Amino acid sequence: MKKQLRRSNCPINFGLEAFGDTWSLLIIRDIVYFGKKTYGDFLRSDERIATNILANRLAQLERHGILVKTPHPIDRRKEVYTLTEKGIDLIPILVEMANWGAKYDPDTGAPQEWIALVNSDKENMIRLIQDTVREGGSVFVGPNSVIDRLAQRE
Amino acid sequence: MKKQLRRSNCPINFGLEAFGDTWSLLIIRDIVYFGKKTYGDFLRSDERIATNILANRLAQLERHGILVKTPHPIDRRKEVYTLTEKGIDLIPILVEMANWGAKYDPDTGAPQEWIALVNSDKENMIRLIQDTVREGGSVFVGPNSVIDRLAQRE
DNA sequence: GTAATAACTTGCAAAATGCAAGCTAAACCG
DNA sequence: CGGTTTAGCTTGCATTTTGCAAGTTATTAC
Repeated sequence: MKKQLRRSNCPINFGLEAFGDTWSLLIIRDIVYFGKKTYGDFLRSDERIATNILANRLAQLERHGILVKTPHPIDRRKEVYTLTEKGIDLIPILVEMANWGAKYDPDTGAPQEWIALVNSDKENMIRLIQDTVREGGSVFVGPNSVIDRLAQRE
Repeated sequence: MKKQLRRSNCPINFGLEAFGDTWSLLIIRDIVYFGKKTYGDFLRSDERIATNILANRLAQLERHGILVKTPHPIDRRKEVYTLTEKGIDLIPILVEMANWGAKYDPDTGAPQEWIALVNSDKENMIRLIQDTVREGGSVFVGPNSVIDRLAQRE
């Protein structure tokens, strides 16, 4: 294991040194948008991350204080990964990345109505997502998801 | 050269496949914040990117339609790299990453007054940065930089 | 009590990274 | 006008990281 020399004190570089690779943000995405929480959940994502890479990235994200690992309350085989405040503060980045991808990928799987909704009131929507994730929910999946909450409001 | 199989149609993954590494966004940062434009400019950045990696990333970003290379109008040894609209649309991501880094890096070099300014009126500030870059300017460096424009407004 | 499941680890081939050096064309300098 | 810089890459090679397949260990399910 290497990597501790800072390349610069640029804030963007700081982010890149913590999550600047092709896998880390997918793990965060899985938690935020789909309510995934365990090693097995992450493994089953569409992008098919390799087991060793996943273990490595989870450890790295934990070292950076972006997520924490806690034993599952009832199934002692499982570990539950959750975002710290530092991790929850990555949500604005995810939202902007999703925006960009949805705009420029002609074959995007992003629901355009969701993208439009977020952009119609970005600041509040981001806050809502953050609050939801902080309480253990996610954007699309599970009870108390962001989409459920929004439906409830009518 | 490899890489053309899409891992998924997730919009976040789409972004990661285009610029998900430790170097690509630093090049975009150099253009947006510091008005850098040439291979030599990028090489001289604090993070000391290797020459072959830089050439590789510039080609990749060009292939993805994020930037374009044009011959320098007077010095024919130089090539000028500029952002396309697709590249300019990465600015919100950069801004959020800078925010995150400035918040969590105890040794950050980010000017806190700039960060505060952006966050005090994010939508308009992002638009101002985008307009400035579209016209060939940058946030901090050169005539007509964003900070100059803001100073002028008083 | 046996079979699954969950979370990893290990070994190894293939690809990407990071130096240092080289190469070509255009500009600069006396 | 000729030698020296400068600019933008490319190449070779050692090191590191990735990715795949196959374990390993501790629970839990049947």
